[in-house]
Amino acid sequence: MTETDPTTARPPLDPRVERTRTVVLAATAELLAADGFERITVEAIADASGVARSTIYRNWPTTADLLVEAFAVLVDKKAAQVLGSLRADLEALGREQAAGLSNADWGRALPSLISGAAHDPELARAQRAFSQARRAEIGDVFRRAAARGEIDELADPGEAAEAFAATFFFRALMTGQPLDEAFVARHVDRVIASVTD
Amino acid sequence: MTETDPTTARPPLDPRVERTRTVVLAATAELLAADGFERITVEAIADASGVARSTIYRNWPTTADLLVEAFAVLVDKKAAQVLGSLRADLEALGREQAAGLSNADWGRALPSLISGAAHDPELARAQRAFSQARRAEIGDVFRRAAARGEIDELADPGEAAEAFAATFFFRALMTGQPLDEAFVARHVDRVIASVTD
DNA sequence: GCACTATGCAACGTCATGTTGCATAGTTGG
DNA sequence: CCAACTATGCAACATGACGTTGCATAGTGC
Repeated sequence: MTETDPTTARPPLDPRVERTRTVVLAATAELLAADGFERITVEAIADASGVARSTIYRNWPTTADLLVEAFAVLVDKKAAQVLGSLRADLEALGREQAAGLSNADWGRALPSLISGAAHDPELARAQRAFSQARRAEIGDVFRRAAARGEIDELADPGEAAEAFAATFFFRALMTGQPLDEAFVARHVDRVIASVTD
Repeated sequence: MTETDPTTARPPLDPRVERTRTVVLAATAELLAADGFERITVEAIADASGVARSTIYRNWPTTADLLVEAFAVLVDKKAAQVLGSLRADLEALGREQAAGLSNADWGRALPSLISGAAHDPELARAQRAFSQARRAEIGDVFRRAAARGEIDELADPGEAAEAFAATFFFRALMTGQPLDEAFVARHVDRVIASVTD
């Protein structure tokens, strides 16, 4: 009863706090994209945001708390695609993924997130939530394709989605090879071949 | 004449330097596996190795230099597999990869390497060399399978290798899902399907 | 208007960095 | 074996970031 949607039902917040949160998170997100987790200093965030260092420490007990929230800010703008054919959907998602990893803010922040997650459970949760959302989206593409009869029902659409997404991350994070349109197309071919055996 | 195999022909080294290098690299590799790049302090290395901090700075101008060398120490033990069938080879490599990412020292050090590579060109080079060696090995498996007539000649064995390896890294680094034998088997199935379309 | 509370500021101790000067111990060549 | 040479250990330093705290100030809500 008193409990409603947790996203809208936050207790009314002191506007000063709200302002601090907004400004600091924006500045942190920006620094995050530019420098990655490790290079960020609380001092830099304080300077960039105009908020005092002590205030930042008061609002986010742990630096990880702040970084997790800031990363979420970078990620949350998203929209699902439904184009019609498996190939078209995958290519759209692949291009988006490739673009995000190469240029977008979250792509530039990702390496630090991975490293941070290795030691900080809080960051690890954020990372998994992030990757899970992406994979769910891709899994749905396979499920819809199966529902349309385009491919056979897959034993595990989630793993197919994983295989699809993994390669983009691998290129971006490990090999540094280009994630251009031609590569996306070739990769889509391979993945489609693996599900239409 | 004076130039022989660069791996054996290093100018005779002061045994003191040699000792320092060995001891420090060993200690660093250990800390690397335990804590990752970021948590490592030169002080900790000095303590663990019994070598003075100043000596470490004298031998490795940049901390990155030291970390790169230490990471190489973790990685260099390797051996290629030739079992006979594409499936057998891939499963062997997959299991090795999975085990390495889950338990081996280099797996535990990898997240930090990725993050470091995002900002340090030196580390980036080390990272690419590392991943390239792995992929070359896997690519050869596909080439041999094609030579045996087991599969058609692939347009790009390297990219097939990439797709194969990527998923293991993705699980280990992004989703945290288990890399057990069953998964390796399923993934091998998928990859084989993608090259025998 | 008054209590309340978040912020800004300044200062503190701590820790790791990277550098330097000097004494000591190990190494190499004659 | 001795005399240069040189790498190491130690101690100290300035720097920068950390996380915390006390206090004055300014904004908020009743």
